Amino acid sequence: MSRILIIEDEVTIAELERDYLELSDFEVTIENTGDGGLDRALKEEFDLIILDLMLPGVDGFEICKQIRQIKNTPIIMVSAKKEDIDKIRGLGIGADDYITKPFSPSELVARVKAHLARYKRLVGSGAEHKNEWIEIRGIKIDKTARRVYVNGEEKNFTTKEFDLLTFLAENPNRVFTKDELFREIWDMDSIGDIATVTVHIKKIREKIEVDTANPQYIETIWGVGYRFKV
Amino acid sequence: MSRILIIEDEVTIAELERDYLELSDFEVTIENTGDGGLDRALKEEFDLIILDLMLPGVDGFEICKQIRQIKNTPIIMVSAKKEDIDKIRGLGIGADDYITKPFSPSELVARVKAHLARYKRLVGSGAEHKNEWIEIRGIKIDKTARRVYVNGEEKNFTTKEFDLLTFLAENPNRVFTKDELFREIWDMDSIGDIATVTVHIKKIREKIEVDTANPQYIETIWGVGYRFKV
DNA sequence: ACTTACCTTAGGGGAGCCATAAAAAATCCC
DNA sequence: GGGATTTTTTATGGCTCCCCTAAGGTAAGT
Repeated sequence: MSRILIIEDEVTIAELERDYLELSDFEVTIENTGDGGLDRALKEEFDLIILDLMLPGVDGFEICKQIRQIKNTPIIMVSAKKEDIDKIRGLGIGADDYITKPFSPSELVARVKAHLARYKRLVGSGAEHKNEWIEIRGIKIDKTARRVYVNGEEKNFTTKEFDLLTFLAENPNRVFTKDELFREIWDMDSIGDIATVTVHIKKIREKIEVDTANPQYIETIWGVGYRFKV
Repeated sequence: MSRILIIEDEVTIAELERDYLELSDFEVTIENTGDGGLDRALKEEFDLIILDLMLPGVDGFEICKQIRQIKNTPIIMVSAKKEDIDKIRGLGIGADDYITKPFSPSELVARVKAHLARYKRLVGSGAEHKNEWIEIRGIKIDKTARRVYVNGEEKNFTTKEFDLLTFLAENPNRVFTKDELFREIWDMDSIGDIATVTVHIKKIREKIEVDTANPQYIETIWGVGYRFKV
């Protein structure tokens, strides 16, 4: 469940927003003043902040700037005046979206969801901001289930084969030397023969290529290494 | 400088967008078909993609989905109908922004800048794909994929050919003697004939020049050596 | 015109790299 | 512990690309 902070002095509007967001299972916190909101935003962890521009005390502009100095939390700016939006956008203070009053609550919810999704996608759960699924020209890789489908048909992959294929498919079109691949898939310090990589490439090709002599997926770059072609 | 891909079938619109973006020092590439755009988006590295929803061939929806499976490049969706935007936003296919035609070019530029700033903020310095690409008058060199495109058409390069061309293109307008080139591309201590360089230059010219007798890219500086002309 | 430097072309030898198979070792799994 | 599976090593044959050569043609400088 995502935590959302609403910084908004008009109580009725704040509560309307909250009600709709809660319908979508968000956990909502409301702050009615700029100072309180800023304080809260800096001290606690929210997944997204909805920030009104016109506030008593510190204004939205300043709050946004200060939050950005510390955090990357997505911020949606709300304003009654379209002109303000344009002005702010021009200043590039780092808000993630802008919405003018009056707006439909469902639109707000939609935008909130979109931003959360994007944020998660980019910053992600963990360092790897990639999909659980990779699909390239008939090759489908399910990373969580560790399964590979070739044109819908499942093929058995051993651990190393799977890791190697996945790494290549996650970085398509990029050429890796055997050394690079070895260091990536195997332990860095492990002393081994990079010929192992060759053998595994062959094994993988047997499973995904129609003609291993003319590979369509894993290409050999002579004198350099291999690449997964897209 | 950021690279932007516009996927748009209406040429006039695409060019209008391009003109405005180039005023802000973006490097703009245009693809007029869905297939071409998708291909390009997957194979090359762009910093942002502007994608029309209505396209001949593969539609924008599908393109967006496919790009997202591999890359996190920011995508701005363009559509003539507000309803489409709402529909797509609901589906959550991973576009980063939506804009309806007609829009003011300056607004587009503003949004592009905002998204690039955000992407950079979230993902980081973007140091990964910095100097991976070289593009000079129709010659495009993808250093990580080790591929060369001449007016959009891919040409096969051997290792030495690629290294030599890349080195010249990375140091344009500078003249290198054959000795310098030989020491640069080949092992320093390897004793070899510098005539080898000549032969490789010839091979490269066959692949990138329209008329090898009047080379437009790799120029011969008589009595000195070669240079890549810009 | 003569010289000098460069381009083009073709081919062969050779080095290095890769694919493949098969054996050996390690690991996993009852 | 023993068989099956996976991983690594080793060996070999083949193939690509590179490098050199050499000779005739072309362009530039004097």
